[in-house]
Amino acid sequence: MRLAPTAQIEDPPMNVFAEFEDRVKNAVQRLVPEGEKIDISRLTVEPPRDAAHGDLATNAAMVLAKPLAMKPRDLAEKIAATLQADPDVESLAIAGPGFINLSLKSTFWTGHLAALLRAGRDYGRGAPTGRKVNVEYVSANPTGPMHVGHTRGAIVGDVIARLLAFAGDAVTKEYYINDAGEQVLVLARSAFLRYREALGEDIGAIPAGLYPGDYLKPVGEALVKEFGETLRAMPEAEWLPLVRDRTIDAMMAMIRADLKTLGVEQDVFFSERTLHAADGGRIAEAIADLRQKGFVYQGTLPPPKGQLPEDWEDREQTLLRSTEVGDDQDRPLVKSSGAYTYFAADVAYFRDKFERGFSEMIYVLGADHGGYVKRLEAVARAVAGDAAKAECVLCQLVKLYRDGEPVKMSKRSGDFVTLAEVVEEVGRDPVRFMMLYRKSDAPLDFDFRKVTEQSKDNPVFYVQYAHARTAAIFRQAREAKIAVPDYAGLGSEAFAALTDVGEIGLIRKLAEFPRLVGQAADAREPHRLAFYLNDLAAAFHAQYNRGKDLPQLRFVNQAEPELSIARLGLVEAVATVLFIGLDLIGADAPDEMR
RNA sequence: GGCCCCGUAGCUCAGUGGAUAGAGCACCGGCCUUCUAAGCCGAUGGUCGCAGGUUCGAAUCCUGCCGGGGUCGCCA
Repeated sequence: MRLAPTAQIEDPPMNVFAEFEDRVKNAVQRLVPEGEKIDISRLTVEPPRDAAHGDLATNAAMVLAKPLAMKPRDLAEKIAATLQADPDVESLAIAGPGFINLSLKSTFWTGHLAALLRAGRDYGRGAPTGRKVNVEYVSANPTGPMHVGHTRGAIVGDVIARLLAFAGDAVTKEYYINDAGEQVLVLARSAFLRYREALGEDIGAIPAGLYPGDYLKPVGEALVKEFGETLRAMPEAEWLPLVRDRTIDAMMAMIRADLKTLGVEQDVFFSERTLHAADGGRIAEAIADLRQKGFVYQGTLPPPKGQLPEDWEDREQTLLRSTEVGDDQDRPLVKSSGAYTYFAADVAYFRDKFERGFSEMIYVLGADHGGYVKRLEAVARAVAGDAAKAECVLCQLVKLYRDGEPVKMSKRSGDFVTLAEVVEEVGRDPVRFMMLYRKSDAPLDFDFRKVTEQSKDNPVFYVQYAHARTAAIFRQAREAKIAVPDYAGLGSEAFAALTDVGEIGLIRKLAEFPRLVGQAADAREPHRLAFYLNDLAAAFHAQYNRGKDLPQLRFVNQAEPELSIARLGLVEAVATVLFIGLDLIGADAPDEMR
């Protein structure tokens, strides 16, 4: 019986750097005396910065020289002797202080290209890790529409979640609704005013301290529709909870709609109020649990440094001994009034996530919440010990510009730019891509004009255009009557004609993708993906442009269908990786630019 | 004052212990009547804020300082 082509070919591993790291480690193990253990954790295999240094470089000899009591270059010689025999190694050199530089046979690269095409849109996907990870992001207070300040965190969190899922983690995307406490009561009173307005009352100016935004008008009208005039006759204590619930629901519906236009859809919307329900049962449980572990005590906190609040009073409260687990101050759990603090709910919330089986809780926060990082990490240690950890990703602020001029925003008057307005003006893809085109730690300038500019200076356009160009090349192949095969079924030999340095260079760039995605996921740094895509697009555009001066390098060459088919395989591979990358970012990979 | 983030080319920024520190923009030079529209190619440009330390090796890790930003609560 004939085997299908795909079954005859053993899949090379998709991450060539991880694969060669294993091979180098094996080579090293032969040099370790029987019974001895050597720390090889610092051994790496990386793409060399300078292409002249070959395809792969390893620091093995330098890292292990000391534990093996040898000179780096001597050790390199020995390791090299083993690697020399590797069937994929073309040549090898020892350079500088002891690097081993490997050049791989072109058949290795064409084989890798075949494997990439076989993997298709799973290229770079990690095997299941068994880890359950919770990514909490946005978590904006449900008191109004999302404004542009929330956008960055929403996208960063969303793409971290996508990256982790792609890397093999079981990911839950979560939103914590701050629907307990004073703010939502203020919101309810604001909505009640709009209710009276909808009943025909002249409410005049919205009093200071209440939310003035027009977005509460429909809520007021909906209250009229549901309750008629009955609320007006009730005492506040009766209408307040009714109005609060309706208003929060309306706000959350609005927020979810806003997020959806951005392409953000979270799995779990967790209500803070459920923690307070039944007389704070969940919070009480969490505190009792921590009390049993010895983390809870009655005491007083030192007054805050800097300017002392005028109403500062030194009172005894129930405190969490978070300093024991890395915080720089103990934190109050119960106010002197007997009510639970917001922090106490945080503790119960973390415990809830822990009980749901997550081992890593990632919080994507705005930079103004930097002060929460230590206490959240401390909560994790107090509640879960080593069994789970909290990890915070901080996003710096976004400044808006239009043609280089700052866009003025006044929070007080409610005159802010909303998320919906930004998406409407520039589109989902440019917003998502540009919010990632800076590492989260760094402030970001967002210029309305620049992000929609159709030029190579705009990375969104540049990357999407690269994908559109791959589609254009295939359209051209069809016109040239070149029969494009199913690339998923081909082996290394189908691509043997790819020998140009630019072509092999493109394959090497593509081969970095699995490693890059893994690193971006591990470091929780989605911006790396955006930068990689820009690099890949640049390499692809450059090879395309070389065909202008050197027609023999063009991807489609009617006179040479065999060669064209090999090159179109490379184009297909570029399209695949661009697609996967754009998809992880949450942007489309268009077949044409309009 | 304590804590957190940032400081890299003229500008905006990449570079999570490796080799001669990179990209885009700007500037300069060349190309672009035909060929693959939203241009292409190349050159110049550096005290990686400063000073110590760790080590075979530091923009990267540690300490101190300088400069910029954020933050500090029985709030939520």
